[in-house]
Amino acid sequence: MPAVSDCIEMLDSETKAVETPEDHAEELRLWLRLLTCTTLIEGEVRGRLRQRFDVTLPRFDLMAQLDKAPDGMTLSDVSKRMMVSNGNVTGLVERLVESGHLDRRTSETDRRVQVIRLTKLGRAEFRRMAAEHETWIADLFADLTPKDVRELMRLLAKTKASAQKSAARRKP
Amino acid sequence: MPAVSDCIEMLDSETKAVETPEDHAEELRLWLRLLTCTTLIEGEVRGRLRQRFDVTLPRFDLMAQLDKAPDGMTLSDVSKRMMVSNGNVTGLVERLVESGHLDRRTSETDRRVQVIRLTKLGRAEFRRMAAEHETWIADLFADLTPKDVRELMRLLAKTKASAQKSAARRKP
DNA sequence: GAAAAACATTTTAGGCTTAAAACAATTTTG
DNA sequence: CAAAATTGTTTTAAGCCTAAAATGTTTTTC
Repeated sequence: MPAVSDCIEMLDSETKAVETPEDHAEELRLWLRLLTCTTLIEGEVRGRLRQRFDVTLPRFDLMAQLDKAPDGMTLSDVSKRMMVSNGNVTGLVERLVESGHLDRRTSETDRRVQVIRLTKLGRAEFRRMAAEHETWIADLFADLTPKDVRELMRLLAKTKASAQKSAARRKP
Repeated sequence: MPAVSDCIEMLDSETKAVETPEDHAEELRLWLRLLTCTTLIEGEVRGRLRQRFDVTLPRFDLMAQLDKAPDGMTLSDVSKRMMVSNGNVTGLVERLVESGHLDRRTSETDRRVQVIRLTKLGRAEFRRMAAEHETWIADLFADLTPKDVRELMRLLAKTKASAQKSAARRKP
């Protein structure tokens, strides 16, 4: 709630809130801090992936999705999971097929659908990278106690739900 | 610490840890959740900025930095604050100067340095956007209690410090 | 069953982003 | 003071990313 001194001009003749310029500075600061953390970690991971394996982060992320789906995924699935645009996935897949990491085929039952899978090479390379990647993440979060981790997980779950609700409010 | 059952093969003849494939699945899950939250909110803000003001998020972010610095900033300053590459800022500034939102001049005392400022137009437009932007953020975080916000701030501060330490360990 | 709607993907146009190399100016060092 | 190192910016080459329009396919609806 705004401080009294900030509310003087928001009282009209009927003593009801009119235009309430509420203070949301805390939420804004929280958002900036969240963004800073993510950018920091993402940049670090990106650099290490490039240096150690000469691979980009988006390529790694896409392979991570496919590693969890032995039977393959459609491009739409990947697009939703990665929260990126369809066109983005098209290009990413193109390059990964080209380099021999992915296999792409048209679905038997629905000729609109493209199913992609990791190739043997793709899976092997991903597993090798993922093992090291996990140690980087552990190191980046090293100063958090197990309790911190649990608490962050809980609060971020709540944040995600809140944001999804807000996003849904806008586009029904 | 790994569960006993996971440690059988890590004990050598001298009962000392050899290769300890420790379990960091929790940290990994935390990182993915952090990334999901940020991507979700960032996408939402990006879309609203475009729809309401026909402006991109990077442009908005750059203007936000300059709004806090009435005396202007150098490109390097901006690059560090925004945690993006130098070349990125060059292009961004070019377009914002072109559209009349920024003023760019070479420093009097050091001819390497470019100082940029918001123009009157740039400041006015930014303030107008920022006011609305703040309400979006408030809405996206609406389900968090003030206590949640405080707690998240604390844990993210700890996360940031941890990640910075880890990053510094790599490049001394 | 033909028209309309929905769906999956690709294409397009433009902007963002990075790492690395190049360039220019200043500061440090022998 | 001149050579070397550092600093601030731009350029380059390649890839990432988005929104919107276009294309081809399947499902729904009348």
